[in-house]
Amino acid sequence: MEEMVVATSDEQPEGGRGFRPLPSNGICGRLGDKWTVQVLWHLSRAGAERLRFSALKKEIDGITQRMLTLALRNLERDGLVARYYFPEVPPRVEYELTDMGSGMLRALEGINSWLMENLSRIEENRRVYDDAEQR
Amino acid sequence: MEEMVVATSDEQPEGGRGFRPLPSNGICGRLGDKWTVQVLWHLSRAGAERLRFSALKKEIDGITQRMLTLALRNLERDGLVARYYFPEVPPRVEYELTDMGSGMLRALEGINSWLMENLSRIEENRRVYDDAEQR
DNA sequence: CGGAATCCAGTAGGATACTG
DNA sequence: CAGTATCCTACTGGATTCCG
Repeated sequence: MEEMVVATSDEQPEGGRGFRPLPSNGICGRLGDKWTVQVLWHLSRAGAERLRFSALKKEIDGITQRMLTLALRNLERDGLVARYYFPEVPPRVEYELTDMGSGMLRALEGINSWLMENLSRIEENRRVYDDAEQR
Repeated sequence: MEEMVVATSDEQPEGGRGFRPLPSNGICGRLGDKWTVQVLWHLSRAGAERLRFSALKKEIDGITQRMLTLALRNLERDGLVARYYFPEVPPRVEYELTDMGSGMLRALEGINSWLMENLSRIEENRRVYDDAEQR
């Protein structure tokens, strides 16, 4: 993350053999980083309910304050997450998915379930490959 | 890339509100890197036809020899791409998608088309966000 | 509480040169 | 041709400290 530029949509249509264009660099850049999707997911799990920064931090295992802040900022910038700031003392900030955000999450269903089904096979392939060429 | 470890499937089911588990870190790690998906896509465009290393390099704009090699090795290790080596002089190496590889590519359709539809809106959001808070 | 600012290590990935 | 092998740099992301 850290001031990512990302997501240039390269590739033009130019008729493949039944295949569509394709997203370029790392699917979309933002989707490739370590925390973004997890943040989106935890927000979606909350449903209509907004989540506070600290709640998110507690739920997302292993994330640091810094990384959560960066992930949220980027998502807010993209319009995938909405941020509500309440200037109280102590301050309170709540986050929720935008429609666009939950739309993106739904669009991830396909690759998500594919991964759930195939991860163990991939890991097996890696094991085989790794000790095949030993050295 | 460069000896990525990746793809630990964190997150357990634990009934959400209509949402499924979710892939962890950067979707799958491999999907998050810069070239992997592009390599898969160009291979799929070739259909049944295998592609040589140099053909891939020519088609994928901007990729270096090193990065193409790394991407292909990782994909081969995962079982997403098959490598055929012909010990001739000069050597010839051909690559093709495995069934698993094209399965993954199909699974990417959802997020792919979502991105095609929404990228411009995201970019617009970024522009707005960026010069809103000036500085 | 919810960050912002620093500092710092590891690594992705580009450029270039060499080789079987 | 299809890679290795180096070198090098920028960026990711963790830890820690400070602030309104």
